[in-house]
Formats: sequence, C-alpha cells, structure tokens
Amino acid sequence: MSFVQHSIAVLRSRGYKVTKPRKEVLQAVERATVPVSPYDIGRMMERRGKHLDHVTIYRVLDLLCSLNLVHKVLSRGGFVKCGLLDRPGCHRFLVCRQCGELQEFSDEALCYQESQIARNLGFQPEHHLTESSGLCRRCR
Amino acid sequence: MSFVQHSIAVLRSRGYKVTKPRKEVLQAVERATVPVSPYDIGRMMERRGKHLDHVTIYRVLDLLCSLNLVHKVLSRGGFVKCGLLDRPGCHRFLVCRQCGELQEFSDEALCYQESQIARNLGFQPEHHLTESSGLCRRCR
DNA sequence: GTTGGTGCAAAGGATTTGCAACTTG
DNA sequence: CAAGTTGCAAATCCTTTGCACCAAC
Repeated sequence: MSFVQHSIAVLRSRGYKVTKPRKEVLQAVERATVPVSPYDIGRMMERRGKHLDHVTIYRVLDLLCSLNLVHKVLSRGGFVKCGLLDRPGCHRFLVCRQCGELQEFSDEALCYQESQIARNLGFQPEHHLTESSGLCRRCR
Repeated sequence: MSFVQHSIAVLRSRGYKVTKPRKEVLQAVERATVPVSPYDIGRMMERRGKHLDHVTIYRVLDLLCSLNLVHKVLSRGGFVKCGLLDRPGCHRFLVCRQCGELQEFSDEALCYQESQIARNLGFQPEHHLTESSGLCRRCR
C-alpha cells in the first residue's frame, strides 16, 4: 500500500475527513525527495497549475504530523513523509548536508541506551529526536 | 574559568574583536536558564535598561554558534550556552517538555553506535544531533 | 443537514540585507 | 588608522488567528 493510500486510511479510521487539500498535500510530500516547507509545497502545486492556501497547508501538515504520517525535520526546517509507516519506536534521520537527501530509520538499542543516559541524569525520558548529518552515498 | 571568560578568550584567540555587544549577549546567555531566542535576549537587555539591535544579536549568536560557544536547541527554537566547553564529541541535550530546563551531555559510545548505523545505511556520518525530551527531576 | 475544513484578510513575528557610522586592536 | 562591527531602515519571509463560506460524511 502506498504512502498516500495508507495515510488516507489512517485519516478515515481516526474520523478525519478525506478532503482534496489533504490528498494534495499528501501527494506533494510523497513526490518530494528532500524535506519541504509549507511554502515549498505551495510552489510545487502552482507549478502543476493548482492552488492551495498556505494556511491550509500549515494546518494539514500539523494534522499529518500529529498522526505521525509526516515528520518535521528540524535541522532542515521542512517536512518529509514518514518512511516507516506503522513501525513503532522513535523515528530518526540521516540527512545529507549536501543534497538534503534523507533516510529514516529506527533502532531499539539506541532508544534504550539514550533512555539509560537520561535516567542517570535524573530525567524521565519520553522521546528521542536524532538527526545525524553527513554525506549520502552519492555526494560522498 | 566562567563561561563568559572562556568565550572571550576563544574570541580573542580566533582573531575576533571583543566588543560590548558580544560581551552583553554572552552575559545574557549565561544568565538564561532555558533556551532563549534573539528577541528574548533583546527583551532581557531592555529590562536591565540596556539596548541592543536585534540584527546585532542575530549576528553575535551566529558567530558564537560557529565557535561552539552556544548551541541552537532545535526542538525549542532557542539558544543556550555550551555547558561542556572544550569537551570533544557531539554535544547532546535532554530537554524538559514542561519547564524547558536543559541538560547537556556527550557520550562516546552513543556517537560510535550512531556512526555505525549511518555507515550501514551508506552514509558517511559527520555530526550527531540528539535532543531527548521528557520530564526533569523537578517536573516529574 | 451537520460538522469539520477551507479560504481570505490581516496581523504579528522572525530573519536578512545594504550601507553609513563607529569601535577595537 | 584600518579592518571589523554595529545600528538603522527596510524588505522579505514565516506563522498564526478569526470568521464567513463550503464540502465531506
């Protein structure tokens, strides 16, 4: 099942309406190869002769983030589709500092280790955010 | 040696001028207990009867970041003084989602493990950015 | 038909740039 | 005194809010 199809199913199952703007944002994120900002998405649509209000794009992205269908990449300030779909645990990124290409992964051992460190420092850990940067295979 | 003193020494040793605005931004960051934005710093100064142009604050923070004297906390969108000074390796954070309190640490084993994962996925790793969130001792 | 979603207008921040004037070493 | 910094003005971009209208279920 494709990313868009899966996302639509999740929307429906949670009681959210499956609207044209939501489908279009999903398709735009699907096509993107690097993290895209709300305005990037707006421009992508214009180039295809469509138009979406930027406020709508913001709101759709917020919703998709809250459902873990897309992620915000903080080091780049943009959004990407979730590439791990239902896989549990913290989703992490490798980001190419040259071309922006992104690879998503999750790793239980890492979560465990980070949680241990947090507890040792008096924290009760909840989430781990990791974005490693470097060079991807092609840019190396 | 205090954070401010250390930072001034680093500026000097790298050939940067030690100016009044730079010292004042350093002092503001020193006093902050949670990550602060450039405008936060501006307001902190006003409250003390001083004034700094926001553009200057942006530029000073950029410089201090590039020298690793302060860090940008992406999950909170603010800056903090570096609490590990010259300690090598990637600096990481625990951030309290309640009060914003922040603890900095570094961990060699974690760096190693993350690098391994990156290489297995075809990446040449350079930096690891980690910001775990949870509850600090007091907010728990 | 209802409820939730969207578009529009507008406001409020955040961030950047160019240039003249000033300060530090 | 020279080079590096700062302050100001202004432009640009990002993000959010309120409300009237519209579309999906």
